Amino acid sequence: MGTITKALNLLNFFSPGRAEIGLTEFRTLSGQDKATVHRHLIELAANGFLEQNPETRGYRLGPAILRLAAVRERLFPARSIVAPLVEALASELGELVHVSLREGTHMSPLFHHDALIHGTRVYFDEAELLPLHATASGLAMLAFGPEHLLPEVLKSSLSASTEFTITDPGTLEEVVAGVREDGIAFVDQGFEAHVSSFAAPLFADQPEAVGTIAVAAPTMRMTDDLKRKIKSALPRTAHVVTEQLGGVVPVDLRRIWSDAA
Amino acid sequence: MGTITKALNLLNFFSPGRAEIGLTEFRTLSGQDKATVHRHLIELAANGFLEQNPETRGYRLGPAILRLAAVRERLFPARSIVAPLVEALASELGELVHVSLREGTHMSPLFHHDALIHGTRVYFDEAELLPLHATASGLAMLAFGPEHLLPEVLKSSLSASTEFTITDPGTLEEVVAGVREDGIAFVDQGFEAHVSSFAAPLFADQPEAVGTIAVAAPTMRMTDDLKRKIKSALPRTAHVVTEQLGGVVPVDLRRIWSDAA
DNA sequence: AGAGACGGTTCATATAATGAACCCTAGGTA
DNA sequence: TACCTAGGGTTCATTATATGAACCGTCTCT
Repeated sequence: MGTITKALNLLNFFSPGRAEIGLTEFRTLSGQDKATVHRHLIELAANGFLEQNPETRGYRLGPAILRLAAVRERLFPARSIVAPLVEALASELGELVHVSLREGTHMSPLFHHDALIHGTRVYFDEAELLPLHATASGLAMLAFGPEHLLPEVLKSSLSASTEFTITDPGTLEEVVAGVREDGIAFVDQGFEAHVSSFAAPLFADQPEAVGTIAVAAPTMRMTDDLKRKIKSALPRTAHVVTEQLGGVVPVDLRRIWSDAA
Repeated sequence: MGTITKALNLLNFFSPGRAEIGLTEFRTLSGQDKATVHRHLIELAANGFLEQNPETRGYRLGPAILRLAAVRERLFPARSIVAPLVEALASELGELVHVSLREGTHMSPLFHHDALIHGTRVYFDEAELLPLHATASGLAMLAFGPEHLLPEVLKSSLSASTEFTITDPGTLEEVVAGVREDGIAFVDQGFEAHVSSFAAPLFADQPEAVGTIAVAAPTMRMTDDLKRKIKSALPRTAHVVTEQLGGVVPVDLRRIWSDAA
């Protein structure tokens, strides 16, 4: 693992529950030597990716990230394009909708919206990376994303998030093949207990999917009626999002979607 | 310069005018060897900080940045706190208002808003880092930020952005002392020709300023009347922003501000 | 067919990253 | 007061890692 990766990985330990991380905590989280971690932290801080709380001496994410995010959003305003469409679909279905982009072998949340019309709701963390083999978004990406992805994931260890997570490579391969046929992915409690979700791929300037749009609902609310609504609405929205992103839905997938509708 | 810094610096070459950068362009921009740059790009991309356009083979900013920005914003929602206050001040004054955070020896734009009620307007680039010695924001930071900052900047080379930029260390020191007394910084065309601006410091969880709020207007619109309005409104808003950020305006500065009001 | 531009790769070399041991300070406690 | 602990931070010999000159492959323009 290169030095750059080691350093950047430190940034991934931050989450809504972990706003500030100290040197020793970083050491245990990363498993690296204290001196190494410290030098990396210093260098990240010098570049504005971290900043140090002078009171506690702990580190938190720095302003450089916001600046770069503003640039990225200006260049490729995925978030702002996606937001109204996600909100519309969430209202229509009355459930949580989220869009994620692929980041290596994970899905990285871009935007989410919850209609908040129900008492119970799905908790969704925009800071958390989603594994490909355990989520509907991940399966949709494996089915319609870059070709190298599936073999890569198949030979990696498939860790179980719940008792329903697919951990067998053979099963995963079959399920992904099924997603390719259906044009939509469904996962029942594969990532979080009592949560089921559907996902469809999104395309931008590449023939492979760059992201996914997904609907997640408590399993007990995922009735046949809701499933039917999702199966109809999700591909429709995925199509619109793809167009807005300047992408094209591959012809065969478009046929699957229109046949199903 | 460490490897991490070299790699992270590559990210800074992106700007609204430069959405996608190729290997050779990176090489010339950074002055590094092509192989080095390439390996850095690969590693940044593997971590989601860049992504490669498969068509052009050019690189652009990746989704990891958005994800981290979401985390940072959740932990320390500066942008969302600041936005309405900036917008209100911009409307009140009819000019461009921006909030920036310190990032090393530069100011990093966080949010800006332009009332857009005039024909001519100040161009403001949220992607661009602002030098400390040439901008009102920078002077306010030098005056009220961490102590180590001023000596550091004084001994660095003060590059001229315009013919009005302060490039003499002695002059800079005097001007900063003046800002400390006034509680507000004023710079006339120090960074961009025909643009004048005022800035006041913002405080969060530290006794030193962490950011600044500034008003920028075309020099020809910066009349005594407008100046008077800014001198009254800017500290008031800075105070509110500071409070919203959970910070405290140092007592002596608070006295200066209230005496002036 | 040749020239130039660009992306990408190789491998010996040199440089920069590493980590065990150490220091320092603050807070707690006997 | 003296002693302890935990955490942050630093040192320096060692080693692993980053580096870059030269190379390759491909595309495009002439």
